[in-house]
Amino acid sequence: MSRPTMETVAERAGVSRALVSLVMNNSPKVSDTKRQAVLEAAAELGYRPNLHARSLAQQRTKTLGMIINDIHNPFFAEVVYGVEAAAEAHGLEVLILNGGRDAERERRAVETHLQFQVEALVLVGPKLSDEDILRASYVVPTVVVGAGRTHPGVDTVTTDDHVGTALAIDHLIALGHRNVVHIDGGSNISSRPRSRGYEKAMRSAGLQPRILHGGDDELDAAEPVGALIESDNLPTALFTFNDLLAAGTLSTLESAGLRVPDDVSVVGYDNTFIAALTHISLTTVNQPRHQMGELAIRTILERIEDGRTEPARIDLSPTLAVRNSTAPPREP
Amino acid sequence: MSRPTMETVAERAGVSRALVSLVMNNSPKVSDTKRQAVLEAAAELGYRPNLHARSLAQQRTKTLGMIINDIHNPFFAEVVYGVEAAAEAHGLEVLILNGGRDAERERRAVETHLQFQVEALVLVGPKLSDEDILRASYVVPTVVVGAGRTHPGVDTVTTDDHVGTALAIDHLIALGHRNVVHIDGGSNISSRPRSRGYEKAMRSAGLQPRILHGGDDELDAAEPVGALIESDNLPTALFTFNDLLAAGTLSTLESAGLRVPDDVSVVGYDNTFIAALTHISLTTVNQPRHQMGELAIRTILERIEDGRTEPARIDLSPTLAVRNSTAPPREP
DNA sequence: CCTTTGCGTTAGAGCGCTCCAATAGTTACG
DNA sequence: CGTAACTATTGGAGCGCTCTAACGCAAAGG
Repeated sequence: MSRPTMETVAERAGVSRALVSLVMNNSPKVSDTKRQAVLEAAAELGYRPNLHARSLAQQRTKTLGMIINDIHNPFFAEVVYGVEAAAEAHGLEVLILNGGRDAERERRAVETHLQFQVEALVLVGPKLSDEDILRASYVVPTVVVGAGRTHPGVDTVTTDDHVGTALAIDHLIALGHRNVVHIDGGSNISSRPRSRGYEKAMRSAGLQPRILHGGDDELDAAEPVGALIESDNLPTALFTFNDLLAAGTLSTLESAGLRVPDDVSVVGYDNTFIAALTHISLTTVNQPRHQMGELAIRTILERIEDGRTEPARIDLSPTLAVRNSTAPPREP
Repeated sequence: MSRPTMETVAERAGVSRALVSLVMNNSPKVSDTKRQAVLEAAAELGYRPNLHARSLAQQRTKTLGMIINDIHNPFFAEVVYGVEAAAEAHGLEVLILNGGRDAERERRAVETHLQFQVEALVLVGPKLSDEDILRASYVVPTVVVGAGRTHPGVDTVTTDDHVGTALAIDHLIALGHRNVVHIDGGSNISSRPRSRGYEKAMRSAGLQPRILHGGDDELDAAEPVGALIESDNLPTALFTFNDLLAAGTLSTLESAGLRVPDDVSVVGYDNTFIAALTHISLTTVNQPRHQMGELAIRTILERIEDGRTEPARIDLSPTLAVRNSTAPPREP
């Protein structure tokens, strides 16, 4: 019942164990006859090399450990595809562990990856503390992707939240909006940089910023948006922390009888596929997620292969995806 | 620069390598003094056991391989959480590989997992052929989750598509609908059982089924729904293959000036969080995803620990999540 | 006092592989 | 024909761990 080993294959093919190893690694210095014999024997036995044994002998694993904050969140999926594409191109395997939106679980995931002797760690939107991340980076090259925040001492690949928010606000201003309110991300880690960016963009246009407390979930919109509707100062445009919050905003507005974009314009953030649903059709800030994933791998490789030691800080420019939730404000 | 090993720890603690091993495995037969010394030495050195070496020596990995059809799809995420919760409770590690909606990639992922000597394979919504799946199951216990189809010879955990579709159709009929059209899943693997279920449910109510070709993506709705609108026989209700298709249906209907549910009722399938967005608020068929994940692990354990050999076939009952996209048909 | 028992500890083999150095086998060359 | 220069193949050590069997040592028992 136990799986066949090189020994078994070697015996069957009438060669030595070492020769089987050479064949399995496509060594050019094996005669065609023997190669054929080995491959046949391997196929007949259903032989499969044992990666653990190989890793042990080779003293390297050619494996990367990736931890995703939450597989629920579609934002991260595309980063994963970028990481995988780039890793594959370099012959690296990517193992995924789910962080489950929980710092403690993430910490265990890091530990597991390290015990698996991964050659690098890719943390996508980690919940971990800077200290935990730094500690991991002492053991193995570590890159953080997408948290809108710089983690001191480790490589990071992010997009610039200031640029992103500026894109959104400038778009609204260009349409003629003057009264633009921001619903922030509450306790979310990216909330600060985005609301700061909003403030700055408003001020530099000579406009008065106004920020309401929101969150990162669809349900978090009802309260702040409801308050706005009941006030006598309804803005002509709303800029929300992310797409989900924007979706909630749309709902709240419509159920109050307000039309988007006729009465109010709405801009989201992240360009998740929800924004693209034609029924929602949300103008939103897009982050080049696939590219972020690719750059994470490049960063890693620079450490492993080129021996870079000082932390890299890659900050990409977001773009604006304009859809049907924004339009010029209604004439007063 | 190389990581510390048991040898290193043993030396530092002034004990033998074997003793370190015992401590690392929480053996009760180690004196407190030595245990203390070993733990200290390990902590000082930042020692971390090498899982590859352990697996090799132990002849087992305590690791499960999970392959997800597509991390993009929020449907699968919750299954993952179920699997992880149950696996963790049994001291098993779960490694995730992304299938990327591509059979060839999935095949490679299976291969990778097998080389990692996983003790079982959990395939979530696989694209693989029955043959490929069966072949994998000869090597290692394999369970398929969620494909609405039985794979001969291997364990499967599914929900009953016939029950699910019956729930949807009966709900519509109870509301008074008579003219209910189904937009199917095109080439999607679950398309058949769902359209069959629809047919059966319609027939047993004495109604005439009518199926249009759709797909599994939001964009696939435009054509069939557009055709319906232009025909002179617009149904009072639409039942779509999944939530995304339903979202597309909503868009197409609304942009044609039709109101949901006033003019047409719409029912989706899967109860992804998209359906729950209040702006969409879709009545849809819910599958107990978390439970499905848990049952997958239980199935696996029955094989590993209890030695079951005949394939298990677990078929759960879906439920209906009623929201605002369904209502009685307009009086003629 | 010596033997027995049992506990804590350790030596050493072995898990499946890689890789270096050594060997056998072949061809080339003076 | 002998030796050099290759090429194809193999033996064996070693990767970091576990696990069995054996060992030393103390306390208990005769």
